[in-house]
Amino acid sequence: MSLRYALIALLTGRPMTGYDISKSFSRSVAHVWHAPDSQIYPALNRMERDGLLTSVEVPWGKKATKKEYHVTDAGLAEFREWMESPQVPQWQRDPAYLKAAYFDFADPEAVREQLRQQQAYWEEHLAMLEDTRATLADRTHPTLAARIAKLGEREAELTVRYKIYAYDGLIARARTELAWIQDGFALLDELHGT
Amino acid sequence: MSLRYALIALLTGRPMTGYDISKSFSRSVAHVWHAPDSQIYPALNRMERDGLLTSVEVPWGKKATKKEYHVTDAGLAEFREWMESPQVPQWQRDPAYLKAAYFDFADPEAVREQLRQQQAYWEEHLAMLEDTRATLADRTHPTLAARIAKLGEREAELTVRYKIYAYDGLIARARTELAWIQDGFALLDELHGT
DNA sequence: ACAAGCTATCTATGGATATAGTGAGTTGGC
DNA sequence: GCCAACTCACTATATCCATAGATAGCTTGT
Repeated sequence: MSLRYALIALLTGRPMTGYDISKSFSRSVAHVWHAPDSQIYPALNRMERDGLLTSVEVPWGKKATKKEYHVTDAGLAEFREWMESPQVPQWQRDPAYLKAAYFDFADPEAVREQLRQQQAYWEEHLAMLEDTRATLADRTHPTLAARIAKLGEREAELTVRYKIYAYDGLIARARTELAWIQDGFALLDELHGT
Repeated sequence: MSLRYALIALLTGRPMTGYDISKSFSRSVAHVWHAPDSQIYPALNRMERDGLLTSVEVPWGKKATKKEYHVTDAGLAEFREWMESPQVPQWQRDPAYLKAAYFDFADPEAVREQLRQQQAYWEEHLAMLEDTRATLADRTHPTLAARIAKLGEREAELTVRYKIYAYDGLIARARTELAWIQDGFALLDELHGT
């Protein structure tokens, strides 16, 4: 259900086509939410049908057009309502923890190799998060820049600070994962020799 | 796809009916994986069709029977293969972070209230995790006890240590969430007064 | 002039997931 | 003897999500 709100959230920054959104969802916005285009286009259609969005046909080249989606007042109202409604925390369901609980079924070397891969992934992910956080802090992040262009300094400050807050949470999470992976190496060493 | 492996993992401990599994998935095993019974029964049927499990009709009362599922050699082989295959880390998609990035759209008091709710949830969750971790460490956890009953001390030690390792990861994650929520309160105070 | 690659939108398939039911048998307490 | 609570298995519906592929126009470099 959150996809709808992620879409509205993005579109409050500036009107976009499904393609634009899809690209954003593959780049830095993906840290907060991601969906493939095959999910985005039907969702946009349904949301337009539900009156949360309106689309404007924009010429593209000589013959073609593209559909630019705008958030309606109803859409914004529903977004605000969601923002202020209590969040039902959902079950944690991460295959990495499932695997870890059963590491005794796998060869220690295979486990070590997987930990190395997880480590590489999270280190890269962490670097991306920190890069993005920096572009938020200096306001060069393109999506953010477009968003705050029309805002006063006070509003811009709030917007930026909350984005950074979200990223600080993601960064802390990534660091926690990396620390856990480190503990995994230590445990392997202890249980199966170095 | 991980549901299949979660089911095999559980069934390697002892044969169970769909109902047993459903109960386990609602209790402490739920920390590592959870699914409703409406997902479990069809999955078990499909897995039996695929040869990963076999079922034995066990009498229950005078007229009724129940189906007890056992892991086949093929099922165990597929589980081991999964355990040793590289894990594709999936996108993080937590609505809490999506919301946090757009807190400026909500009333500060509503945000504060939500943070309180999140805090309460994670504190309770953390307490449950720590309780469960303790029952793993002293081997009184019923599912674990059934699992290690047939194992030698060396194997039991490995099994227990890896379970504890998984829980330590979940505990660290919960603590990180709580620290982030604390930062949220501090940020609200700074941006909107105490 | 044309191919390669990008922009743009959409469909198909199949499993994952949540919520909400149906229905039959069993067990235990009063 | 009966009712409530529990055990057991399953179905229905609807959305979520990932992977894959279809189609068509546009832009750019050679």
